[in-house]
Amino acid sequence: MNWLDNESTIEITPPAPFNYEECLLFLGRSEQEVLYEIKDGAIWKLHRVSGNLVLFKISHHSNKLKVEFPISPPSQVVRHEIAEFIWEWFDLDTNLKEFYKMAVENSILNKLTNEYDGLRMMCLPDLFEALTWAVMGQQINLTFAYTLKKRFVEQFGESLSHGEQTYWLYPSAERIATLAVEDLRPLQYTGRKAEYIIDLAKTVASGELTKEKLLKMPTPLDMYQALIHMRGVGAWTADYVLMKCLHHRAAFPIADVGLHNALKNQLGLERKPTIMEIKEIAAHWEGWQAYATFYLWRSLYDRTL
DNA sequence: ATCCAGGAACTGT
DNA sequence: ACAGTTCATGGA
Repeated sequence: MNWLDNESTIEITPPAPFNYEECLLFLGRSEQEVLYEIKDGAIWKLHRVSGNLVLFKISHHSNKLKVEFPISPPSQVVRHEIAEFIWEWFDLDTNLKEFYKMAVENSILNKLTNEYDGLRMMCLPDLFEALTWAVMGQQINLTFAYTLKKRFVEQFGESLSHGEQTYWLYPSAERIATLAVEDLRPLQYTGRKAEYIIDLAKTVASGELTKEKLLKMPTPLDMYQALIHMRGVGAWTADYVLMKCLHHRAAFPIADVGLHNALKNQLGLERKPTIMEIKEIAAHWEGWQAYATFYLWRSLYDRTL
């Protein structure tokens, strides 16, 4: 991690290629997002660090991320944890150059990597958030998924107000573990989704399933199997979590509808490609399936701008 | 209205 | 193993 600690602020130097505007565009894709606020090119976000709520503000100057703490001067521990969080959030450990090198040989990816040059995968470092956000999004459109998330966060999450704005923390697994299905039904969760989310909360809160345990497993396949063992977590959700939380570059949610639509567009097809066709296409993406998918998702967003 | 959405479990064969 | 059905509601 390449960062500079200036005591009241910190400065992070993302490795090239890095394009802040592209990342910001992805973060701003939903008007209903409640887990951060984007204002004048800066990102405001609340985060929990060893029990305390910390508001931080990220802005971009001369290819560095400047992080400020608008409410109170942070301790050294807080500064370090926030730096680590941002490093992981923007996926700065990935060597994007290697992905781009591979993409040159590939007509679809070459176009996308040129178009979105410097876009990093925006991750979900918190396992409980990654899992439950994926479950919320199952089989519904993204707009409604964001509606479900907003209600969930605003009903069960902690918040902190500063000026005109209220900043929200994603609800903890411990809090959600205390709920019953009837608590989520009024927010228009299906009975099934409510069960999955509460069960996942119990499993995560008890320590039975943790990010640390998953990352210690010998192979990504072990992580995958541990994930799909959970009720409500199928292949798609497991791959989504592997890709956005566990940083597995070869994770590939091959059945994803968004991926299918993006490929249909990129290839100029009349219909969506079949799974077999996608396997043939993706054979050239070996080791970078997660980034290929993320860039294809990004291409969908162009059409709604 | 009608179709489908960043799926997964359940049921029947 | 595999295919069909159910869940459940909002967006376009």
